[in-house]
Amino acid sequence: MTVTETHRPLTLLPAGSVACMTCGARSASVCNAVEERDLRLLEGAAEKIRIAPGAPFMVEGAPADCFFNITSGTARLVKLLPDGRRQVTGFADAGRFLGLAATERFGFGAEAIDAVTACRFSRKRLRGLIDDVPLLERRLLASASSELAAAQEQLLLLGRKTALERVASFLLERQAALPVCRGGDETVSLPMGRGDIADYLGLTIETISRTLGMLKTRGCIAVDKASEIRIRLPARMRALAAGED
Amino acid sequence: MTVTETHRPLTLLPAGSVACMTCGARSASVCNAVEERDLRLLEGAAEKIRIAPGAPFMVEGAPADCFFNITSGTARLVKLLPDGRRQVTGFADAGRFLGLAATERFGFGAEAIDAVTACRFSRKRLRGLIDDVPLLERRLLASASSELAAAQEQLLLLGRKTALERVASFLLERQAALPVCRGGDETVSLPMGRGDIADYLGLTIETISRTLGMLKTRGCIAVDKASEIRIRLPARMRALAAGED
DNA sequence: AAGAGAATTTGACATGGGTCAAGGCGCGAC
DNA sequence: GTCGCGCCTTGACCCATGTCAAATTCTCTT
Repeated sequence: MTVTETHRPLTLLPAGSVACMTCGARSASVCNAVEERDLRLLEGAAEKIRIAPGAPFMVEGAPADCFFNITSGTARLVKLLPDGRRQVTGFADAGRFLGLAATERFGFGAEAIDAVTACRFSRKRLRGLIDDVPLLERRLLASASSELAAAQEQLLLLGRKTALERVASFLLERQAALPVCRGGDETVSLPMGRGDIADYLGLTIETISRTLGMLKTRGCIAVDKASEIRIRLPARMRALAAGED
Repeated sequence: MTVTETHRPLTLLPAGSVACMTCGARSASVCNAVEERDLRLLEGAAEKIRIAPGAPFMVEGAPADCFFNITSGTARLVKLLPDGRRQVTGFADAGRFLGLAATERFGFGAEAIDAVTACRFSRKRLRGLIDDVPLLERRLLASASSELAAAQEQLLLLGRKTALERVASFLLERQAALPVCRGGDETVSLPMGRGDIADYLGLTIETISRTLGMLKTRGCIAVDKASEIRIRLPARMRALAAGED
């Protein structure tokens, strides 16, 4: 069975395909720290890559020799236990910067959920870029701070919320994550499968399914397709997510 | 009932009591980014405070107008749900920098466990300090990165580990947290109560107690006092913490 | 050293969510 | 169109951990 060029798990797109000037993810990303006149610096430091659905592009424990900036699609960030138990520590959408590691090795892995495109920087080139553009470091710090706040919110969810509260929190988070796209503002698109959601919320596939069923029964949501849910009673959902009944 | 000067929950120590040059926490903290000749800058920006055991000094949701650097003692970092359920997101020992907030408000609260001393900086003064000492920003980024990695490790713990695995992980983490002090290297000191441990590990007080009892029965640990535990079989504990049986 | 109060431990029982096992259904291949 | 496979849903039962209650042991005060 041959693997064609377009189906390889990870494709390096041709040099020159990095076009920061027209990049839709720029305004949402740390790249926004680079002024328009310096964008050529950024383009010179990046390689554009395409990752096939399901393919990993960062491996937990591997040497942290590069960084990624997602430009389209959604990735899952994963940590594993030796026996295979899995925790999804987050989902990374367009604009998300990945790979800042405190140590020499990645603390988590990353895998494409749908088709993902990203800019890849070598550790060395990013360092050079930071020296040229000091504002970049400030942006990275701001980005790390907000990721930290999100992680702490997730600690509260995993440590103290019930299954119903977790699922409600998740749907609202997803709604807030993606700026209004097609389908109206109450529609939440879920590119990840139930297994990913379960591993993100510290539950099982079955509990996710049952809990969504209960939210549907209560009229809080409508499940159009498995991957597309509408929030019908946002206020009710916010109360549920906060554990207020 | 009068509150004497020394028993007030939060005491501002006299100006001039900030002595970075001799601060035992400096080498472990972001302050280490400041060279000796610039330490006066740092001293000028800081106020030294003392917090009584149990007293809060950062309130979740309050305006994030200052920052803290713990110089001695241990604090717990807490997040609350409206109905009172509590998640301890971490413990902060000497050297830990607190208060970097992505937003205008603190994302978590902080309370002294034992007697805590700390340096307090106003948001504005820290900003000035960062402008004077660029290396400080790099240190803050490094500090945020390692906190993020720790938070993700805790997500794995809360989402996927059993009670036994959580308690074993916690004891090893505490052992690694505090550099060897009195009592030999296998002794773990636990200034926090069982309730704090439970809220950190997403369990109940009773489960903590029972699990410690089981570790004791198995010969993995010795419980000298409730607040002092010796790890007798470190290899066994590491295996347990990783879920390897 | 004794006493009081708080923290911890221990025990009996309850339950939320996990596990195991069938179905159902949506979507792409042919 | 319909076939087949993977994902999702639903159901029955079980267990790890929570809840409630009491006994025990620390620790601080007097």
